[in-house]
Amino acid sequence: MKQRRNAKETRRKILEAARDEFASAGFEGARVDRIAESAGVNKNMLYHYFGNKDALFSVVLDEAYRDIRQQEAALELDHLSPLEAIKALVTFSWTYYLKNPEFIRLLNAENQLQGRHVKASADTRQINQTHLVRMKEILQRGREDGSLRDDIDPIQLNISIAALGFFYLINQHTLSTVYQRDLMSNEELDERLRVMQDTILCWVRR
Amino acid sequence: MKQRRNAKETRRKILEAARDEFASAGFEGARVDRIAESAGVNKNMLYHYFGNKDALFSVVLDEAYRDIRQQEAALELDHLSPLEAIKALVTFSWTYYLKNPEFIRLLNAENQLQGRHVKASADTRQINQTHLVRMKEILQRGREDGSLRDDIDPIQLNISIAALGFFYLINQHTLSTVYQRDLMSNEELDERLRVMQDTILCWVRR
DNA sequence: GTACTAACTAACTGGATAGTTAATTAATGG
DNA sequence: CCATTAATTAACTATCCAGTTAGTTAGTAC
Repeated sequence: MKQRRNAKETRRKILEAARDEFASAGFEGARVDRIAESAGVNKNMLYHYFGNKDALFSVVLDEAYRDIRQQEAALELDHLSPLEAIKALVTFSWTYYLKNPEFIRLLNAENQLQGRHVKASADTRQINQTHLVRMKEILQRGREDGSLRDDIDPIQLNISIAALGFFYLINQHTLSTVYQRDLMSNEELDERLRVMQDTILCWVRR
Repeated sequence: MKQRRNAKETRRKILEAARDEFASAGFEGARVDRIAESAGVNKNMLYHYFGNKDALFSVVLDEAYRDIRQQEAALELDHLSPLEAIKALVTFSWTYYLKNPEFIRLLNAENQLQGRHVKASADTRQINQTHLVRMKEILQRGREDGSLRDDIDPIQLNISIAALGFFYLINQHTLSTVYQRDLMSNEELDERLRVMQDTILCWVRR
């Protein structure tokens, strides 16, 4: 028999609906009534579990970061050469963005607010810690076996990898209009990944 | 004696205030009352000259595009080698973003709305036309003198150039928090430009 | 100088929106 | 089975906000 009350499930439904709403409308554009409705719960539940709109958004953001970093951490890169490992990270970030379009939109919303939620979150930093350590290790390996340049800053590299894909996808609407080309067709998406891999590998290679 | 009425001036003040407000708060976060107040005009003037919030935003966007493309067109690239010309374009886009932080924030706001204003604007496409033609010419020169690869797509290149700088700046808040580094210090900004030039030139060079 | 038009003002409106209140009902532990 | 707690509901509120109305006043053309 189905439970009539289920705190965990209700919380989950709210978070899912909130993620979609914040991603599609931004923080200011998002409507708490809409979140409640599409979660199928009473609006007061959002306030009961999360306090207010800002706090709800903070949790949504943290969850989003947690998910991408968790999936990234699951990649097995140790048996790959440094160059192959970096290529795999480029591919991962691209496919993650494609499969989870809310992710980049949430980050965008947060940056429009000057990162006020992540700045207040102790979690965020911790979640992204391993992400950086991992790249450092790859660069170290590449330095040792001579396949990579020895002056690559891991932060710059991580930023560039994210940038090439993120910008393309987040600005797909203006870019497709300006350049009069459908940048979201399968062929174009494949082509973009090739360009990104090419660009990044060319830069890090010795 | 100062005119008590001045249509052109009023229009200009509204546009300037609107640009700043839309840039700092996004479209949904922007308040027409705030625009009117900081422009020092009666709110009804916005409706008198522009119709509504959406139409006002459209004009602001068009003006923003017009400005960057105009300044870009003023660069004298013909006497530079293809490689130098591309490097100059990378530098230009970076310094333009730094000097006009509203620009990237406006584009961001527009993309959060799925580009609904640019899609409706015949101007936008026309304004960005020369931007693409110019890159095509540089690539052609480079192909002829053998300094550049012959398989570079000008659209991909333009996107990558914009991406490396745009992403860094628009996400400065989350990135600085996540990586625990002040990415907006002068040293870091200079370093980023070097990375961008290095990355792009490495990719296009034969 | 008069008639006309465009610039400008102030006060208003209606719907939307984040958040609250107060009560009800289901689960849980002893 | 009873008392307590947590989940849930519905109705409400105060504020905010884009857009409007109904007018006044300054330029301008003849």
